[in-house]
Amino acid sequence: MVLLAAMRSLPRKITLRDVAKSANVSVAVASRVLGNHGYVSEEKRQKVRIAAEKLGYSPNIVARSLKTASTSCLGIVIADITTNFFTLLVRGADDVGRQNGYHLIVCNSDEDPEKEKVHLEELWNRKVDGIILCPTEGNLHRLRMFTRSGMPVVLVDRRLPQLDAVSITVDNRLGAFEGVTHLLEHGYRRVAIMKGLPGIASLEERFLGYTQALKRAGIARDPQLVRYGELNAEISRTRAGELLELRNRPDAFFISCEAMTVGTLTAIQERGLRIPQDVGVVAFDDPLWASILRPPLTTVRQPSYSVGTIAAQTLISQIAGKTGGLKEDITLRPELVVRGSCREQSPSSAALPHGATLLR
Amino acid sequence: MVLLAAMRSLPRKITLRDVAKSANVSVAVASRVLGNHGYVSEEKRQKVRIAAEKLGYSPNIVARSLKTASTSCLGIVIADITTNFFTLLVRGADDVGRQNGYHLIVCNSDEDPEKEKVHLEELWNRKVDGIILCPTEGNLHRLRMFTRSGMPVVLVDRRLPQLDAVSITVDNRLGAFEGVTHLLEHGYRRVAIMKGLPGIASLEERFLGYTQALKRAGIARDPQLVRYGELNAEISRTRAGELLELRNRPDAFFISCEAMTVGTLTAIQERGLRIPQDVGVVAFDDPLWASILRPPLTTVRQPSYSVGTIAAQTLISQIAGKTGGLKEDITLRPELVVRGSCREQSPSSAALPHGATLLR
DNA sequence: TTGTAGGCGTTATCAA
DNA sequence: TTGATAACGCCTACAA
Repeated sequence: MVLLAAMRSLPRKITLRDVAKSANVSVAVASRVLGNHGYVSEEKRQKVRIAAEKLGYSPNIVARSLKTASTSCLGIVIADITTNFFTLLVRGADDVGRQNGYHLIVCNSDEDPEKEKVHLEELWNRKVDGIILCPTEGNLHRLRMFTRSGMPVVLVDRRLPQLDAVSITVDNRLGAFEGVTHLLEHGYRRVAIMKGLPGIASLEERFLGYTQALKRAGIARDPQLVRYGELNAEISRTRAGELLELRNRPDAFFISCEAMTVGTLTAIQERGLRIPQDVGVVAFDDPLWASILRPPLTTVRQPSYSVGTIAAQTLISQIAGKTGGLKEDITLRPELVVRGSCREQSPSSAALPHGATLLR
Repeated sequence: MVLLAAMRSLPRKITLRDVAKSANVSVAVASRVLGNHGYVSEEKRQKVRIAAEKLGYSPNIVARSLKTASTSCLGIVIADITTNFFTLLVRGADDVGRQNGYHLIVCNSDEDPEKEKVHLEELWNRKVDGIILCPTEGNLHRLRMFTRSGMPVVLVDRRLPQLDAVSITVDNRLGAFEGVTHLLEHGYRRVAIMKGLPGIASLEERFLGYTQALKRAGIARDPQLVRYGELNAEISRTRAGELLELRNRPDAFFISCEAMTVGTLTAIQERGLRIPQDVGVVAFDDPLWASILRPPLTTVRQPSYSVGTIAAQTLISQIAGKTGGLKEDITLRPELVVRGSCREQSPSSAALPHGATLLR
């Protein structure tokens, strides 16, 4: 039985040649009508269509790609598809890619330059038409080769000033600045930051925003209050816990990315601390579930889906050569979503320097 | 300037022919050493290696694919990359795919058979080596053609009995049965179910588990208590709200998939109802944040990542022809994660028929 | 308007 | 061991 099944010969693949033969025309004609370009008489056009239909012809994209040197595939390499931010970004890129006839090959770098390197090479060898990349900082040289060789690359989430490629980013500094300022305006004074990993540009920018907000409020930054949650719930929980065990513990947390939110909140809950009375919280990234926490979480929302769509649009027009040679970075504005994780009133209310409001 | 940049001629691509020429050997030899198979003298082997290195040669995978009729690409078509379940599934599939030299092309069907059809056709034309599919029920005919033509297909999350393809699924019926039974054992009697969409096999199985649990407990099913949240937070909120406005309102919710959890909980919170005192909740799918809700959410956890890895493994060995012609479906066991969204004690404790415990 | 033929870059067959 | 050479399936001059 098994053997029989295995031996059943597979239907041979139908090629353009078959269609042409069946329609009594040359492959050139068949190619022209199926790709509809060039002159073909109505009569033959019909014949070819019918033959193709009858035989169930469908074009072999691999062969076409080889000939035309264009695969209509886009590569997208991100840190980790598993995180909300990238998931939405990928969906955005896929939606506009697909609308334009492109398929997406998704690669996870896990923030590891080695993996990124491998992915980049493979995408190159696969001759994708372009690449959307959330870059580590480890492959500048290779990326320069790429752009120089005419491989369109657009960066997302992080800029790479040393590279001649456009980037679609969110104003991380501003988002963090607004978030931390919000905490300060509500009377919190010892604001800790869960910082993620060192060396990731977007996170460094958020740290900068944190620093600037403190500075503008005339508050000295305490180095003890900076911790690396490593983008991981368990480690964040530990680090946040350490913070809370400090003799002079923080009265607020600025969490600089979603991966650390659950861990940080867990640490707070474990110690029976109340939000917002005992500790205030603002988190970067605005997951759907932020609103059902008690209290609901105040967040900085990023337009991740839009980053994806815009990146794809940019990339595609670059592929089509429509850029006119100009490259223009795009920075999207994050949005502070005020919910309930900061107390209403500043207890010691005369807080900020006169006239201080949010930067526009 | 701009023009200058555009005119800078791109470096010509290095082909095998170039390497061969530079090493003074034939392309055949070059191909053999670079693909390392076949006999080549050590001397020429060196020469080729050096030449390849010097020129920065890398193989054109498109050409190779055309020749070998194998793209080392896998297609994966799921409902929506944006949902946690599929995100983890894709990551699992990608991890093992990549380990075996495959790339993943990700497609979102949004549960729409039309989109699914298009994706399937495109993947076919692209000559992917195999497909992982979370199927709607609308493309049986086409899928039969696929499997008959020798395109390896493995199904995930949902079985398709009418199709000759192996499936990797979770025991949805059992998961729901355990979840609902948990509610019943804790004294809840009017258990509503948020059902998602009709016609999705996995959700129908969960509904079956719900039904069976009620039946075994000797509780009549009230059709009023079944609502379609349509896998969407806003609609779920409305539907759950309707349920809570019923004269004879439910005292518990079984939420049959993550997309409806936030909406349902929102509806409960909006009415000032307390969990677990006023209403008990068990939700299918166990997101990371379930544990930081107050009270923490009792859930049914699915091994989504494993579904992905196993699917990829199965698919790959099928591609390698290692199946021996046998196909064996795999069903993974979901796990009830008891936290705090059901009350501790049954208020009216003599509840279940004697000897009733969970099915093994 | 049509058909012939060459080539995209590899792999693989088959003589030498 | 090696090297021509013929595919793989498609597109596209170019010639008719």
